[in-house]
Amino acid sequence: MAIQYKKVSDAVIKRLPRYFRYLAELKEANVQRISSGVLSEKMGLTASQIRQDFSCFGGFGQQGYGYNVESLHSELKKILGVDKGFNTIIIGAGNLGQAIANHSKFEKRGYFLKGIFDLDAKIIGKKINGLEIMNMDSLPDFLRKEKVDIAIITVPREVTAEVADLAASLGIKGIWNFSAMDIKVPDDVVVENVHLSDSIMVLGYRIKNN
Amino acid sequence: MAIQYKKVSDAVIKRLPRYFRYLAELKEANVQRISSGVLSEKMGLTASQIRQDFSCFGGFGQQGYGYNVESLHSELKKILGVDKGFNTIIIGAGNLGQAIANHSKFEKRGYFLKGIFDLDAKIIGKKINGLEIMNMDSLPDFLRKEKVDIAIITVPREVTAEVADLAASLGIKGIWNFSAMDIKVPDDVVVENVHLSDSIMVLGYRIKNN
DNA sequence: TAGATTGTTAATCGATTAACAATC
DNA sequence: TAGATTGTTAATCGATTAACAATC
Repeated sequence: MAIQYKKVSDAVIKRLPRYFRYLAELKEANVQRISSGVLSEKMGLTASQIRQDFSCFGGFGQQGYGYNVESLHSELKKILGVDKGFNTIIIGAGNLGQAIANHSKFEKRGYFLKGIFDLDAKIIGKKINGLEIMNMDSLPDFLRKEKVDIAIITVPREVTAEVADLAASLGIKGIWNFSAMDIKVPDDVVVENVHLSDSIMVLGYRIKNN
Repeated sequence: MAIQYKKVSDAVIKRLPRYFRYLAELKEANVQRISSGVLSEKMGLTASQIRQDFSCFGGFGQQGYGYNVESLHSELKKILGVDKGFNTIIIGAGNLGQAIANHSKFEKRGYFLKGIFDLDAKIIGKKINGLEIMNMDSLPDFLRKEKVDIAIITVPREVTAEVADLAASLGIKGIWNFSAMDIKVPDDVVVENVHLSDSIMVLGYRIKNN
C-alpha cells in the first residue's frame, strides 16, 4: 500500500499514460467501475499485467469489485504528476515548435507553456497562442525568474547539443527532444526523445515485412 | 547469411533507425570501419547486443576487422526500405500536419510526400511545401491513381477512427498516427503511434521521480 | 604470424503470464 | 452466502549479456 517499494521498470512507466487515457475515456462515458479483465480486453493487454502494473504503486482495487474508474484515474493523475502540473518552454519556434505551442491539449494534461524562444530576428515578437516569441538571449534571465521544469527543444540538429547544454546549466529538470539526435546531459536532467524520423522508419520496416 | 530466418523482435526493430543514424554520422565523418566495441561506447549499448542485433539480418562484419561503415549503412538502408522509399500523404493540415509537411528531412530519408488533405474549405488550395491542400472528397480518387504507402494522420481526435478506416479501406499499407487515440485497423495495415502527450507524460513522471 | 573481433551458443536477467489464496 | 476479482507468488517466456571458437 505504500508508495513505490522498488524501482518501477521502464516498460511499466511507458504504459502509464495509456492507462490514464483509457481511464479518462471511461470516466467520460460515465463508467463507474472496471475489472482488470474488461480493461485488458479494451486495451489488448493481459489482466495479469494490468494488476501487476498497478500493484507497483500500491493496491487501487478491491476484490470482487475491480477498480473504481474515478479514483484510479485520479491516482494515475498523481502518479504522473498531472495534478501539480509542469511549466514548460519551447526553444526553437520553427514549424514544429509553433505547432506544439498551438497544441492546447498539453495544457489540459498539466503542461503549461510559459515561454517561446528563438534566434531568428524575423519571428521574434510574433505571437503564438498568446505568447510572444522571445530572443534566446533573454533565456537565462527568464529562467532565473520563472520556475520552469521542462525545455521542449525543436531547434535544428546542428545547435541541439548547445541548446541542451544551456538549458541543463540553467536548471531545467527535463528535456523533451525533437531533434534527430541523442542528447547527453548530466543525470539530474531527464531526457525524453521523440525522434520522429526513427518512428516513421520503424513504420516503413513493418510495412515492408508485414 | 540469408535474409531473416526468424521473426525479428520489436526491441531490435526499434533500434534499427538509431543504428542507421549513427552510421550516417560516422560516414559523414569519413570513418571507414567500426567495431561493435567502439560503436557500443558511442551508443550506450553493449557490444554483444549490437552483434546480436545485426546477426538477425545476416553477418555484416568481418573477424578481426569489424564493420565497414559504408556497407553497413547501406545494408541498414535496404533493411529499413529507405533505398526504395515510401510514398506518403498527410490527412489533416492543421498546425502539426503543416509542420510535418514542411519537414524536408523525411524526403531525405526516403519518405516522399505526395498529397495533403483536409476538410476545412478555408485552407483547401493553400500551398504547403509546394503541394496544394486538397479536399478530403478527392482522397479516394487520388489513391486510386497514385501509389501511396503511408497515411500520416494528424486530424482531431474525434474523426481519427473514421479517417483511419477510410485510409485502410482505400489500400493504404501503413498509418502514422499522431492522434491521442489508439487506432484499430485490419492486420494488413500497420499502425505506428506517436502519441505526443504520452511521451511528455513519461517525461513528467521521470522528472518527478528522478 | 599474432591480435582483434566477429557470429553464435550458453547463461543470466528481467518482464510477462499463470495460478491461487485472500476477501469484498 | 456465493461469485467475482484482487494482489501476490511462482512459472514461463523472451531479451540481454557473457563467453568463446572461428577466422580475418
